[in-house]
Amino acid sequence: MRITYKGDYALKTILDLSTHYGDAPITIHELAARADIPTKFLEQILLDLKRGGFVESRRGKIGGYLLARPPKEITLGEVIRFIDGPVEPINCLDKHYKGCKEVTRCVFRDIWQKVEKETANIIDSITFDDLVKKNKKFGSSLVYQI
Amino acid sequence: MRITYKGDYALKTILDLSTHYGDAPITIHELAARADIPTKFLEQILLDLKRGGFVESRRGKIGGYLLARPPKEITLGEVIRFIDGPVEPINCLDKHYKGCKEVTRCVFRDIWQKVEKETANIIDSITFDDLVKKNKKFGSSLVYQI
DNA sequence: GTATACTCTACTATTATGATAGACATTATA
DNA sequence: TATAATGTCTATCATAATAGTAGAGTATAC
Repeated sequence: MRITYKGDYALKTILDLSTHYGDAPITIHELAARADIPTKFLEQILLDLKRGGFVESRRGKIGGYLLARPPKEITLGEVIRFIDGPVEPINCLDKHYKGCKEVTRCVFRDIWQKVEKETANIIDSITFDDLVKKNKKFGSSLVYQI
Repeated sequence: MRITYKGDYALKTILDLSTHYGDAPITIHELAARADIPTKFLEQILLDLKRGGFVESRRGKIGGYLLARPPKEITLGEVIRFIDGPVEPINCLDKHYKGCKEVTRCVFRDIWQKVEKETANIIDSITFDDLVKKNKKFGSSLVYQI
C-alpha cells in the first residue's frame, strides 16, 4: 500500500464531511481551504468520490458536498482502495506483471499476502465515525487532526 | 510499502545467492537468466547491493557475485528498505510533505504507524536462510520459487 | 437574470520507474 | 603476455504515474 496525495486528500475530505454529517452541504472551496488542498485538484477528487458513491452533491447557489452514507458505514479501507487501488505491497498476481510465471509457488508470495491481510485488518475495521469521535476527543479545530 | 521491480529483482537475487552460499561466485548473466531479469538492470541493482554490504564481487575470468553475509543474518526487511525505501504507507513525516503541519495530532497518523509496525513485524522476522529452507522443502528448480 | 455553486474534458509539469548503451577496469589462464 | 571473460561506472532514454492547472459549460436559489 502506498497512499498518494490524492488518497490523503480524499481521506481528509471524507473525514470533514463525516464531521458535518446531517448538516448543510459544504462547498469545494471550504473543504479545500480547511484541509489545505488545491481547489481544482479537490474538485476532481470529489467527482471521483461521487462516482464511487461516497458523497453526494447539490448544485447551485447553496450547493456543495454531503456524505452519501453514514460515517459509521464507511471504512478507511474502502476509500483507500477506491482512490489508490489495492492494498497489497506488490501486484505480482496481475497478468501484466513480468516474471513470476508460477506465482502460486513463489516463496515471497504468501509473505506479501500476509502483509496485505494485516493491513486490511487495520484499515477495514476503522470507520469514519470512529475517526470523528477520536477527533472530537482531542478537541482539535482542524477536522482531520486529533 | 510498495515493492518495485527493482526490489523484487533484488530479493530474488539475494535468495539465489543465499541458496548458493559458500559456493563459487555466480555471474550477473547467470543470476539474470535464472530469475528472468534484464541483465543490464540487474548489473545496477547488484552494484547497489554491493554498496549496501549485502553482496561481494570477484572480477575477472572466474568472477561473479557472492553473498557478503550469511543468509541467516540477512532479513527480508533490510533488503526491501535498502532498495525501495521506508516501509510506511505514507511519508507524511517527511519535511517535504505538503499539508500535515501538525502531524503529531493527525488522526490518521497512528493508523499508518500501526500498518508500518505490522508490516515490519513480518518482514523483519524472516531471514533468507528461512526462505532457502522453505524453497528446498518444495524442491523447486527455480531459486525464487517454493 | 445573475451570482454562486458543481461538472467535465483537456492539458501540463515533474518525478519515479524500468530499463539500455557503451566505454573502462580487472583477472585467470593458455 | 595476450585475450577472453568478467565486473564497474556514467550517461541516456522511454513510459507511466502523480499532482496539479485551465477553462468552458450546467444547474439552481434568490
